[in-house]
Amino acid sequence: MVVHFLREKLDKVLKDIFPELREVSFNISADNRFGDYTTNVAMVVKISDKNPKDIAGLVIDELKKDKEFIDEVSETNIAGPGFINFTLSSEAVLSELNKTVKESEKGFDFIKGKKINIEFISANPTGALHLGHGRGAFYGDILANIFSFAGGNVTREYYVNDSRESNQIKELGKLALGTGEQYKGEMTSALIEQNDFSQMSEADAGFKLATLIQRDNRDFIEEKLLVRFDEWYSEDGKLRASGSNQKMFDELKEKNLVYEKEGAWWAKTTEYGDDEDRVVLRSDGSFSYFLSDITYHSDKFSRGYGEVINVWGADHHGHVKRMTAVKKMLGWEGEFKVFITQLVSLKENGEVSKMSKRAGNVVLLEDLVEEIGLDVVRWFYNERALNTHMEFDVALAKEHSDKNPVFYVQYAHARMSSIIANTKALSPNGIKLDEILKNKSGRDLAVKLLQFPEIVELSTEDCQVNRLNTYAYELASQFSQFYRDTRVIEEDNYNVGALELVLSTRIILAKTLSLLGISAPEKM
RNA sequence: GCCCUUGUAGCUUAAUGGAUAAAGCAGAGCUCUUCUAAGGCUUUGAUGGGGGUUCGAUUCCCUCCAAGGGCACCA
Repeated sequence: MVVHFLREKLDKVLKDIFPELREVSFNISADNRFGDYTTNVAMVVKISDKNPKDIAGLVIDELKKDKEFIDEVSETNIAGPGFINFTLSSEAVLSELNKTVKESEKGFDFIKGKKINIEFISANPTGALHLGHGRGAFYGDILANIFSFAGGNVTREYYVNDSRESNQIKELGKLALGTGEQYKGEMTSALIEQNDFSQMSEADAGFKLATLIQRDNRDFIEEKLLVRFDEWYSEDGKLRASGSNQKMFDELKEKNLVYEKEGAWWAKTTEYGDDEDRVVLRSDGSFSYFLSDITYHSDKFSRGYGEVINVWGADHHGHVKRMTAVKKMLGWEGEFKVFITQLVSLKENGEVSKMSKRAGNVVLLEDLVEEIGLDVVRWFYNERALNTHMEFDVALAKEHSDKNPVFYVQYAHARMSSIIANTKALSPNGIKLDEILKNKSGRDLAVKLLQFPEIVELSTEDCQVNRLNTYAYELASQFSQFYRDTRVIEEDNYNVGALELVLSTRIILAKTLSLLGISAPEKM
């Protein structure tokens, strides 16, 4: 990977001449007027009698003593307030392109062998998935795709809140037996009508209804959202019925991490950074949701994950502090990350309304997917950073769906496919790839392809997966410009070098789309 | 009251502390005898207010204003 190569060379030089230097950035240039890669090193170094441009000169002189460096980089210049910009040699672009395409086909090893657990969606089995669930669903799925592609050993997990001791199961039971109103909705009403709950206890009826809801949601997630899970983790089966919760409570008691007050048992989370202590055993003798959560996370960490990731809705952000406290309290090893997806507000007739199940203005994810298609929906959700407060205008989404950037990207892929298919019956001319890269739009496209591994690696570090949409769009745009300037097919011949570039572009664009869970059509 | 998140162009969004803040849609205009015009090109237009740190701030800190969310022996 060319960026690794340059970074290493730069690091080596800096270690020699500025051993105390920290926080040097080395990036893909924002604009190709500034070369292909850029560093701010000369502005970070503070030497009293030298200005940044002198320092940049020093660094460049030092770099140029390295023969390998000279082979890879054709141009190094100092620009603006003291940036050093690097332009790759055409030989380097050619050889790196080859390597990049090969690696991109088989996957990278940035986080090779790292065991990662990603828990997402985990919607309560009380009704159908709505717009808000879409964020966590697609974010978690895409993040898992990226980690796997980068060499990680990923477990995708869905936690099912189906404990018979929970209040929501009791409420579902009342609803099923006709004595309650909570969780009343299209899905629950239909299921109650289709199934017989008479003669059942409230708890049994509630559990049965929850199971039916969960089954429908799972079918929807797997078949309509095309999101797969490795583990559907049942709170009732794995934590309550198995006695794990009881064991965990005994352990807490033994370690003197809980105490009794007002008839209930409380965990001493305050001592580990939480704002207040939390109930683990209620005064009615049942375990709280929090205790289940402790047991569940204890189990996750004991399964040996180097990284445990939770994707939670904004309404759960209060849980982050207490879980972090528990992790410290029980000494779990491994990284623990929680990503919070901000809520989705709904815009109807120009007015913004909160998405509340009780208010009955819920838009189901299923309806949205049906209405505008999975590809558009996936693009739409992932385009935005997680912490933005999405305002969802359903009417506008429908109106804009046919102008969606995802079609632009898919269209570029279809175009490439068409060109490739058309060359099958033709004979090659003698033009090589290095000739094609002499044109600006050809070179720009090749350099954009070289950025793909870096995009993936960055995403594994900061988990900002919306970057992939931007990349896919930019790649499609670079291709469109190449398409305008260079013909692949001319009469009975095809241009060998140009075809090679198109083939490479299609591989990487298709890979990017597959990470996003979006189809890459041959025809449109 | 305390805690979390967010305010960027008319709209929806980008931008690991970097260079002239980037796109799409909408508006104005140009471009099809051309491998898919669902394309290409030109153009109008923005960082909520005020301080601070920095060579440099949309980004970090403080404050004010505005929006959303959370503060149960619910999950």
